Amino acid sequence: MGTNKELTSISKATIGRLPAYHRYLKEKQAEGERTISSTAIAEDLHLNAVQVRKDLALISSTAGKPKRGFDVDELIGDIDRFLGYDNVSDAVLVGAGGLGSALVGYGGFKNYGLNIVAAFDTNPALIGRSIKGVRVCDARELSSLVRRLNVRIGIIAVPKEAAQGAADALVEGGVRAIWNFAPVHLALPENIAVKNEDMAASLAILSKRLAEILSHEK
Amino acid sequence: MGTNKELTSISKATIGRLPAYHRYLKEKQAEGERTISSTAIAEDLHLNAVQVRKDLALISSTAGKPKRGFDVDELIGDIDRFLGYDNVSDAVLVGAGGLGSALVGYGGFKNYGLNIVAAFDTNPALIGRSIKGVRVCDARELSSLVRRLNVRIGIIAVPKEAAQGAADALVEGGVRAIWNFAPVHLALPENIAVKNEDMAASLAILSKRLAEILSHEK
DNA sequence: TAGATTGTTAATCGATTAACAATC
DNA sequence: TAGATTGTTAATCGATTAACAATC
Repeated sequence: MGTNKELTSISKATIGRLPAYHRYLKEKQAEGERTISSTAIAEDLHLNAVQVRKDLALISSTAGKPKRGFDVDELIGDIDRFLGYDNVSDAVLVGAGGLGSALVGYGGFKNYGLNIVAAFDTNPALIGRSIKGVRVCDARELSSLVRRLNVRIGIIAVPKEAAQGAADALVEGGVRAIWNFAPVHLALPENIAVKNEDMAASLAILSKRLAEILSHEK
Repeated sequence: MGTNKELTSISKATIGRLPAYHRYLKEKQAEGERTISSTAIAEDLHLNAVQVRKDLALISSTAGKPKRGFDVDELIGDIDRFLGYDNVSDAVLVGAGGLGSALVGYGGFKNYGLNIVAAFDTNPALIGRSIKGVRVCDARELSSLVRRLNVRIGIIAVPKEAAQGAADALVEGGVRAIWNFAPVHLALPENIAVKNEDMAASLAILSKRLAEILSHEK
């Protein structure tokens, strides 16, 4: 059951769209819908219907039915399983300042398969405190604690000057994936997954689009 | 000078890389480097050298010189101008809670051409306060104030339930670009630029990469 | 000069979209 | 049945990479 499908590498683009499908389906589910068509999803999410069908085909355990579409509950379950939303992994947060605590508060990341088990900071005023139920520990204990807890994912939310050091400490502790919110390119070993959350890049794309829109009109 | 080049549509992918080049060049500048080669940039940033050259060709006012490379100062100036870092635009923030105040504190967005002139919230405890020098106003005044200040960019950092309402109010006030941090797909008129900061999408991509890495090793 | 580095043209790769037969 | 909707094959589009001649 789907074992092989999950090994086939599914494109980054598709994976990036799955959470949006998931949210959308959850909404529909809450509204009491039992089935949904790819055309409806495409229209509401401003995507191409063929693209939606192809994406869903890659992760769904049951094919859609002509005339009816896809089973909402089943599709949600499929995405849950594919993205590991049913199977929470532990993570640590480095940097318990503004951004860090916003992140902890924000997401309800647990719904997205991520459980933040500890935070770290160098600021003595923060160490020992809790933010949203997460204990803030001394950054000097980072590597050893990460190793002891066997954590594989680290989130970096420190000022840019401290980001490389944080990354190094995470790697030393055995972390294999880093979600980096600091505006720096981290130098890391080959076999570590990194995802940079580059706000400046997003902003650049947005403002160029804005400029285009403004130029098109009168 | 470069007028036409800027109208030629430059790919989103390229625009997204420019801030990284900019940061890198600023670092090199601080280290006293006068020139830089595309090969060096590519190596440090883990990109392809041809890609770097093509990206730079699109925005640079002077071509690189064989054997020497590009002039660091000039390149920085070119990116500044291209991305509008030299020409700050006003923006408003909707939602002055955890994420909102982290965003204001975070970026030093002014360096990225963005000046947050006001924040809005519905929470009476926040209204009237200032976060990092930005005044928090009553959300009911959003549309009128945005219109009065002639602001074109809105940042949404409210809980997902409130996001569509915030977007509507921004549009009503005349905003033309929305940077959305709420995990919802916003329904908006055609001619409004939107950039969704979808944390769940980033996380999905990161965890899939992690899964791949872990599976590759014994 | 020799070699590092450039810019450009062509090839490749990957992702999106169009066309269409199959089916509930 | 007719029509909405599916999945798949082929065409298109866009972005990345390779190959290479030009040049300081």
